[in-house]
Amino acid sequence: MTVRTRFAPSPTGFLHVGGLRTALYAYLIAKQNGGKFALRIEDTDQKRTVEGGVDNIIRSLAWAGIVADEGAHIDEQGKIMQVGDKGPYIQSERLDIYSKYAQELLDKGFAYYCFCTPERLESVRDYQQKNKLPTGYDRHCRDLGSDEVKSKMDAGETHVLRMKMPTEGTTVFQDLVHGEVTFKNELVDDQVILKTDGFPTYHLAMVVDDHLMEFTHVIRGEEWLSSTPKHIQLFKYFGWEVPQIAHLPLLLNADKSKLSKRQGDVAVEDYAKKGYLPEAMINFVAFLGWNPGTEQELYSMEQLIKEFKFEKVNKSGSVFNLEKLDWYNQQYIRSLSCEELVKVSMPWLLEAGLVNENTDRNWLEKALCLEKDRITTLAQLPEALGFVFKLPDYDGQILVWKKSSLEEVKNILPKLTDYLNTISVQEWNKEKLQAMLGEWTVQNGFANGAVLWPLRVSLSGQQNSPGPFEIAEVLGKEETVKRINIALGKLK
RNA sequence: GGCCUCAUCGUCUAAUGGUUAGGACAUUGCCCUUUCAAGGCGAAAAUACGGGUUCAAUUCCCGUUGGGGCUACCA
Repeated sequence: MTVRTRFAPSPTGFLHVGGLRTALYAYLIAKQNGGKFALRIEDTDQKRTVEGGVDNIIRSLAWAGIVADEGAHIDEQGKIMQVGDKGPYIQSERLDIYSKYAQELLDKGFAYYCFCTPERLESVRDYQQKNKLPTGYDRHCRDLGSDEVKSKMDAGETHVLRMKMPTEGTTVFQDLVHGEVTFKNELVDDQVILKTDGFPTYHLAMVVDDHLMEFTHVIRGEEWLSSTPKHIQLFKYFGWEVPQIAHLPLLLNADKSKLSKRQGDVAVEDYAKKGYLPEAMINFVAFLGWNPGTEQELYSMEQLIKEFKFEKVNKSGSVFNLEKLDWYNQQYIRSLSCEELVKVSMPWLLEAGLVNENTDRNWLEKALCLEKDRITTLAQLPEALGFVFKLPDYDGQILVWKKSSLEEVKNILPKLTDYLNTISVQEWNKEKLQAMLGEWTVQNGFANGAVLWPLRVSLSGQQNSPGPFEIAEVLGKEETVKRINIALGKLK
């Protein structure tokens, strides 16, 4: 049987990093088995559906390198479309399907109409809580006579449809992550499956869709563990095979509560905007709750597809630790070629107005590589690199090396300028400069730092910066000499 | 409150009966070095607690404590 997995988010805002991990694991399982991965949109709650939500989910997944084989897609025109032959994959377009299956449950006696008002439900809950009883629907309408139901229906009373949970026995299932989990049926609520507005609740829609769309694995967050017995019961009522189920441990805030927006960014797009590379994000998120058991930290998508196993997924929640993400991002930035770095950082450079279409590509590659080992996110690039484009104003005092003196700088810099002027433009590259200047420094009996520190500071205008030779190469001979003269001016 | 669930360094985790409890991030020391990074070599840092089972428990069982999730006509 072909493995079929799905990611089934609600378009209630933005793709959450926890959702990204869930989608990733489902994707990995599908891909490593040569199966299909689908994106289903669960928009059965009209009130919570946000415009642009679907768009954001698809784009965020695509940014991370996860593209569904089936389900919601974005076409070249930027319009949302659907691909695959098991659709529609958007639940609000499947309403007639759900009502048909709801009717089937009703006919089989596995569901019943409930006319209880929200007020009554609330007072029942209040009573239960005050008396420390298990909370839940008291099954008030479960045994209503058919005449009673008919008269209420005729009277136009608003109603919902509830599933009948067995009142005895247990529901047991094998979770791919947690192993065997058992629930007492009597404690499981008679869940509403069709709301007053005729829309199904998640519970009905999920079971119907997962069966009809032939998914072999249900991979979702642990917040669904408690409602799983309802889903299993529904599968049984329909006479359908229950798919494999995996509940992934939750992603946590630093204080170990469920990851929330209050304590930092949780939207995938936030990280994209900040200049995290998708490869870093995927690697990081994959390792939150899963580990290959080796000491290798860096895994590409291909390697993840190969190595991922549910047996190695942890049971406990993991703190979403940004410092580790930073490290991953640094690693991936460092592994980029200068050419690739230019490519991926272009949006930030353009936004900062540092480059335009006329900027020399080769030069830009060299310039960017100045900072490759020094940044943790691409968004830091414009600021880190600003000095290359425009010499910042600085205090002349910083030109003096700690082991040197103002007099020495005043002595060295003019001589250095004279020497640099003798170097041809053809030889103006960092290797040659380093060799030639090194020799010159020795010959003149200067300390390395006495020459290199003021040279570097004059070129960067900063106490901390990349090395002088590489900056000099990027700046070119003319600009280099010009900046040294500016430094000289600051010493008077 | 009820139900479910989880528990190894600060964080992410490895080790399932016998290890000096390993790695990574972060912290920190040293080296390299004109500075900052990067890199190299070190250091400190954990089996929540209490009972069992066993020759031997991080590992198996029970309990305690603590955390988390669910407890909606939201997903």
